[in-house]
Amino acid sequence: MATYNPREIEKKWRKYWVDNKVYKVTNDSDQPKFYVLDMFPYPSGAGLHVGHPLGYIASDIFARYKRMKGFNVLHPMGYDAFGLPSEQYAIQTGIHPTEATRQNIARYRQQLDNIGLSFDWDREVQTCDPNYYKWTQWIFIQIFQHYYCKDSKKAQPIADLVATFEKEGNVNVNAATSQEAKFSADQWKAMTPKQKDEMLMNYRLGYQKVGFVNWCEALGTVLANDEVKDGVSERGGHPVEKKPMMQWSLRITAYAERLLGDLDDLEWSDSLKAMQKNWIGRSEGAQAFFNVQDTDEQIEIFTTRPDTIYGATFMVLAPEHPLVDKLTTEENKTKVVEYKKYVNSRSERERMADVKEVTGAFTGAYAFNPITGKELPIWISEYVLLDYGTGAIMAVPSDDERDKSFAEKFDLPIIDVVDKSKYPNATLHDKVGVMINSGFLDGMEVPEAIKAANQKIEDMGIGKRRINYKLRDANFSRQRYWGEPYPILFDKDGVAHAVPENELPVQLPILDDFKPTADGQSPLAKAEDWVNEKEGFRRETDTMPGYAGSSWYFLRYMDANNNNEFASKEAMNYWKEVDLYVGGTEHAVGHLMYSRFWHKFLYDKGMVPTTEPFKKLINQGMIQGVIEYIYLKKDKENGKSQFYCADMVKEMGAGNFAKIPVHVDFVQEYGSPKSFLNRESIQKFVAWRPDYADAEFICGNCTYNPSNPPNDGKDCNLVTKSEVGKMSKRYFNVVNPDDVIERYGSDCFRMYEMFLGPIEQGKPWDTKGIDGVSKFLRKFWSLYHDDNNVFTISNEAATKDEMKILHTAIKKVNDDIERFSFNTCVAAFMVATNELKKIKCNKRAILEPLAQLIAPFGPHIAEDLWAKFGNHDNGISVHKVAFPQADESYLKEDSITYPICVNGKKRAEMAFASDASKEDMEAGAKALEAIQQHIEGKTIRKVIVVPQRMINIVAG
RNA sequence: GCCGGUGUGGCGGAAUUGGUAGACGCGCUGGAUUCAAAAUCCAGUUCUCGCAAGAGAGUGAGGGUUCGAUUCCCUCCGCCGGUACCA
Repeated sequence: MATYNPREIEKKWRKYWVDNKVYKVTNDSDQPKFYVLDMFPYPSGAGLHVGHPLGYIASDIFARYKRMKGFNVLHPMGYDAFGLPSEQYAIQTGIHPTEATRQNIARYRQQLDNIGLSFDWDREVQTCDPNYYKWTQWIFIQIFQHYYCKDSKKAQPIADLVATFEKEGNVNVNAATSQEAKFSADQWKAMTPKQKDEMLMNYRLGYQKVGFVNWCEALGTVLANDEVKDGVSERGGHPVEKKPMMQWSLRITAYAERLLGDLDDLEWSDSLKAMQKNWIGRSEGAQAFFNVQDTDEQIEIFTTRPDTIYGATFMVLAPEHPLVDKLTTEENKTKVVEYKKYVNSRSERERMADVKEVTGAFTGAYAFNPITGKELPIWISEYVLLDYGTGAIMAVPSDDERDKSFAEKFDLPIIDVVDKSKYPNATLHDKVGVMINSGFLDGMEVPEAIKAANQKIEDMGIGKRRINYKLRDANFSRQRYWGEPYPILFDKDGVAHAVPENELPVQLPILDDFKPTADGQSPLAKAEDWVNEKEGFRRETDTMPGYAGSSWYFLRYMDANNNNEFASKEAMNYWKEVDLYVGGTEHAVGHLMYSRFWHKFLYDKGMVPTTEPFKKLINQGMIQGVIEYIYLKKDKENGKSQFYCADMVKEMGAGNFAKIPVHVDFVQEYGSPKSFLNRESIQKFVAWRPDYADAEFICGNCTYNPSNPPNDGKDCNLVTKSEVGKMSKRYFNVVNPDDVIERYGSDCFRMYEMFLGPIEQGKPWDTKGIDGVSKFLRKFWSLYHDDNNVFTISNEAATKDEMKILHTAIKKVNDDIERFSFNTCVAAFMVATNELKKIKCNKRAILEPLAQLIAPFGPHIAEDLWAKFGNHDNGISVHKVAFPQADESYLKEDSITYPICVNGKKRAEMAFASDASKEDMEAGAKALEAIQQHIEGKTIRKVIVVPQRMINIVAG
C-alpha cells in the first residue's frame, strides 16, 4: 500500500509557498477583484482551539477557489490586539501587554500557518501598532470634527456649523443633536470659549458628555451596552453599576435610519439582519407635552399609541428623571426619596430578576391630559427607564400590560378605550380594535385613530410625530491602559482640541504600572510627562475601546503599508468593499454595527467608495465540545468527599450533588452515554486534583478509595455525565488544532472540519470521525502511487466512464463551493475516489484535473501531486492555475433509469433511452409486469412523465 | 413574551426549482488477510413482518394543497440563538 505522509509534504509545500510568495496579491491587476475577509482574532493567551479555524478554513477554500477562477483575491489576516482581553491576560501573567501581545501573536501565527491558510502576510495589521493606530486616531479626529446634518443626510464639518452659529445661531440648524433649545448669533457670540465648546459637543459626532455609564468596579472601567450581559460584564462576569462620568461618545444614533434601511441590500442571514434591526429598535409614535399643575414645567412623553390618550389616567416618570425632585410635594418627599434610594440600591441584575413585581411612589403632583384636560397623578416607578424615549410615559392601563398591573396595585382608574370584541385572539399589545370612550376618535379602527390622534396633537401644537430608536450613542471611553490614546488636548479653559495631524500618532506611553486605578482615573494619568503638554495643554487620558481599531481594519488591508493615508484612493477604488466576510455571530451588534457606522461616515466624506463595508456575510457555527462531569455529594460523609456514579444520582436527588467537570482525557468512551472513569482514570483524576486525594468513589456496589487502593485486580466504573457545550479551558475539553494536525496532517484537519456539516451550523467536535477523512486521503493518494509508493501514472486516453466520474465531481464541487456547501464537496471527492479506485484508474487525463479540483480543500496534497506531474518545471503552483470546468457532454446519459410509480408509490424501475418519447416511456412502463399487478382492474386516470425524473401512473 | 433559525437512521449529515428519502462518513454486524494485532479489503446496516421474493410504515405532531410533499400552506410541540418592564 502506498503511504501518504502528510507531515513531510505539508512542511515542504508551506515553505515553497512562502519562498515563492504564491499568495502575494497586488493592487494593479487586470483581473477582476475579490475580497475575502475573516474576522481577525484577539490574540488571547489561550491560543486557538478547533472551533476557531472553521471559518478560516471555509474562507480560505473560497479564496483559493476564486483565485483559481481568475480573480485577483485579497485574503489578508491580522490581529485585534488592543482591548480588555489582552490587558486582562497581561495582568494575570504579570507580563507587560506589549510583550504579552507579541508572544500571543507569535503563537497565533504559528497555529494559523499550521493550517495552510493562503493569507498575504505582507498586508498584516495589528491594531496596537502605532503605524496602524495613527489612522484610528486620525479617523476619530474626523468624526470629532463633524456633525450630522439631517437636511443633507450626511456628516458635515463642524467648522461650517460654527460659521452658521456666527451668522444666525442655531435657529435653522437641522442636526442630530441633544440640543433642543434655540439660540441666536448674538447669544452664540456672547458665550465663553468653554461654553462654545460645550455647545459644540452637543453636535459633534464624537463628543464628550456626562452620562450614566456602565461602571465595572472589578475591571476598573466603563463598558459599552453590548459588553454588559444580564447586568454583569461580558468578560469575567463582574457586577456593573450605573455611574455618572464624563465620557467620550460616538453619535451612532445619527445614522440609525441609514443603518436600518441599508440592511435590506446586504447578503446577510435573516437572523443577523433581525438582530441589527432589533438593536436599532425603530418605533414610530408621537412625542407630546403634558402641562403640570401649578408650575411652568412640562412633561415630555413618547408613545406609540397616541390613539389611547383618552385612556391615560396617570403618568409615570423614571425615578432618575430630572423633574422628579422639582415636582414632588412636601408631604410625599419622604416616600419618593425612600423609593429612589430603594431603586438605586438594586443592582441591574435584581431589577431584571423580578420584573413581575410592581413598585412605585406618588409624587403628589398632577399633570393635565392635553386633550381631555383631566388631572393625572404623577408617579415614579422603575419600570419606566430614563434611557428609553423621554424617560416619562402617559399610562394607559386599559391597553398596556405594565400600566395595568401598576394601576391595579395602586388602585388607579382604568378606562377602556379600545373595543377588541371583533378580534377575539388579539392581545393587549396588538394594534387592533375600535375606539370607544375617546371623543373624536370614537368608532375609528386603531390604525386610523393613530393617524387622527397624531394629526390632532400636531394641530394643537402639543407635540409631534416622532421616530424613536432603542439604539444609544456608543460609549467610546475606557479608563484602561491597553488601547488607543485619544488624539485630544485640553487647553487651560478645558476646551478640547484635536492633536495636529503631523503630530500623529499619539503614542501610548510605556508604563510599568498599567493596572486600572480604584478611583476610575485612567492609568495614563500617571504618566505626568506625557499628560502635560506645552503651553498648559493637557492630554486626554482615557483610551479608546476595543472596537475602535476593528471598525475600519478591513480598509487598511487594501493598502496596509501606506504612511500617508489610511489607504489610498486608488486602492480603495479597486478593492471597493469586502465581497465575503466570515466570522462569528458574537459580533452581530457590536463590531458589525460600529464598522457600518464608521464606513458610512467615511462614505459621507468621500473617503470610501461604497455605502456598506461587507456585501456578503457568513456566520460560521460554533464547534462545541463534550463536557464530562462527575457528581460530588455536597455533604461530606465522615469528613470525606464522595463521588457517585451518574446513574445513582437520579435516585438520590440531583440537588444533593455538585457537578465537577473532569478533564476529558481521563474519561473512558468520552462523549458516549456509557462514559466512565475506571480505577486508572480515577488515579489520574486525583493526581490532577490532589484536593480530592482522600475522596471516595462510589460506583454501583463498590467503593473505591484512591489513597488506599485495594489490590484485588478488579475494576470499577464511575459513570460520568456527558453534555455538549462550549469548548473552553474551564471545562477541560479544549481540542488543540496543533495536536490534530500533528497526527493527521492539516489537509485532513481542514477537510474534516468542512465535512462535519454545513458551515453556518453549530456542531459538536468528535475526533473519532476524522478517521474517515484520513482514510479517504490515503485512498486518494494511492490513486497516484503504486504499492511501493512510487508515483505511477498512465498517459492512456480516458474512457467515457472515467470522464463521467471526473466531470460529475467537477460540476458538483463547482456548484457546491458557490453555495458554500463545503461538506458535500468533501463527500463528492470521496465518491469520485471510491469509483476511480474501483476501476483502478491511474490516468493522467483524470487524476491531474482531480488534483486541481481538490487544491482549495487540501492545498498541500494537491501541490505535491501537481509537482509530481512535472508542472513545477514551469514554475506554476497548482493554486495559480485555472480551476477545472465541467464539460456537460460527459454528464449526459445514454439511458436513464426511471422510477415507475403507481399513485405516487415506487413499484418498479425501467431504463429508457435519454431521448425516448413520453409515449414510448408510458407504454413501456404500463407493460411492466410489476406495474400490471398494481393497476390490474383499475382505471388509469392519468400518466405523468417527467423527463429525466420519474413516471407516475394514477389509477383508481 | 417578542424576533430569527431549526427538527431526517444508533451518530454527524445528504436530498440545490415539489419528482427514487437516508448520498458521504462514523459506529455497529459478518467475512477475507494475519500466529496475533494494527492496517487494508469485501458484504450488510431506517423500522416492522417475512427464509426469501415481497408487503407495510417512515423526515417533531396533527391537518391541508398536489398525480406526487423532508421541500409549499395552517395549527401545535421541542431545541438553538438574539432580545426585553422599549412606552
